[in-house]
Amino acid sequence: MIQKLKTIPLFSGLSDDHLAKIATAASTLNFDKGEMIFHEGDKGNGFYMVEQGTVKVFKLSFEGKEQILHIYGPGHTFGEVPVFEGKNFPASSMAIEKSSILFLPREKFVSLITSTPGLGMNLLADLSRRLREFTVQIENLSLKEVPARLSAYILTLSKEQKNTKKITLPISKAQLSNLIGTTPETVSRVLKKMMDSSLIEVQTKTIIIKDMEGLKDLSESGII
Amino acid sequence: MIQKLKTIPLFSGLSDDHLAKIATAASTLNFDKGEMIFHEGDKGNGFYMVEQGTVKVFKLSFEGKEQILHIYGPGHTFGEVPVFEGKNFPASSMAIEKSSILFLPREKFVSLITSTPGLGMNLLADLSRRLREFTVQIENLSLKEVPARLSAYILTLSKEQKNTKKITLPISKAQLSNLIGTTPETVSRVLKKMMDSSLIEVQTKTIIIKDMEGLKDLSESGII
DNA sequence: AGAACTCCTTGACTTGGATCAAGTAATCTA
DNA sequence: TAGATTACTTGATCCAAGTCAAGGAGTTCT
Repeated sequence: MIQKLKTIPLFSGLSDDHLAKIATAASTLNFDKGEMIFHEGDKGNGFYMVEQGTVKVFKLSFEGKEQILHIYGPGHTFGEVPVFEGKNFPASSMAIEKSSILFLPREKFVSLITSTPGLGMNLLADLSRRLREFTVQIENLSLKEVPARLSAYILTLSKEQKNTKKITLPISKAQLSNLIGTTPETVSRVLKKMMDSSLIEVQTKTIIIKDMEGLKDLSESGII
Repeated sequence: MIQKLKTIPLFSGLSDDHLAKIATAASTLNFDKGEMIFHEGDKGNGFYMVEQGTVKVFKLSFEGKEQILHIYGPGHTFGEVPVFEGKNFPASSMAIEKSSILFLPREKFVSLITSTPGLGMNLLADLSRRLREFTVQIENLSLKEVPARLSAYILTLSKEQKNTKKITLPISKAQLSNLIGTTPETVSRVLKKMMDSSLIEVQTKTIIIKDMEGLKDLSESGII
């Protein structure tokens, strides 16, 4: 368990002694594809970390439409907000494939922070990074149209997948449409337009970037 | 100066000794209406606190359209993200009226956190609260239409102004439209519809809520 | 007070993207 | 591997809200 924790940026710089404390407090939970991890409004008694699999954090509208806030893979923590703010989860979470999740209970963790300044700084950096990500998401939703959002997402994937031009979509196109705030129909149509303009090639779950510059222009200007 | 700092939630629970350290490090800056406090992409060497006046934090699109992320009045801190993440400001900030702002340089502050666990916890709570606010803003932009967003904003104002039914708009309607992600024309039209449905009355900068329940329904369902 | 702003409203028009509907491709399951 | 289920695509239609344009109300300045 300690070996697992060591690989996580949040716990970098912590002594084996501290990691052992975290390890004894943590428990492993298993979720099948489609199972809920927590619901918006639930009381948060701790936070989570993806060990294996993929989870989404999302909001549902009155009519049942979904907006995904984050998609997290192995090593990422989520659900911290209620731990520090002492309220409920601001969004819901579901496993989008069979996943194994570590649960870290609130109480043990809070005492650990006060006794481990480095951990507090790591957490501040982590929450700050997430605030920055949200500003980008708000910018995308409010100031960009769908073609710009979609190309920005493809470019993000390219960076994440070590700057390759051959990208594998980590989620279904339906999930992708909920992530960038649109519908599957629109994603389909816009991808087609991007193929017509020779910006990309699409084969099921694979996207090949044919014109990186053009894609960057599109992600800023929105003009296809 | 120490008396000022004491009134700020972020510094609650700190000793006079610690507050004195913060006070000596801080400097006061004055901004006229419309003056920039920082630009997106600037290196952040510290963070800010509103002493008097009002500021906005916002993003601009390629075409110059504005999305406001926050509006802050006296006692609120802003611009922390680069302090903990060690990068640049993810958005810009401008005084929207004549303002006096406290600047707290990064270096002195970081050392203070490691030696003052309570401050670290206060900061974690503060950033968590802001993450929650962003999830609401993303929900509004993506899942709600303008009438729902506008009524939600009016209800938020009512809560902030001690649950009164007579509300004073703290910002111009043009700024309001940039906050809820629409245009002045649409704000004008939607307010009119809300008056026609006897939900509110509007007189220049004053809004009187006539039907609180109806307004709550509208903020959820979007149906006017 | 009157001029010159800025801010707000109203009307006419346009459009991006949602919705509805029907078909096709991919994936899962027995 | 056939059949069933789920995921995606394509076309036709509709609508919320943006844009453009012109006029009206408030503010500010001299």
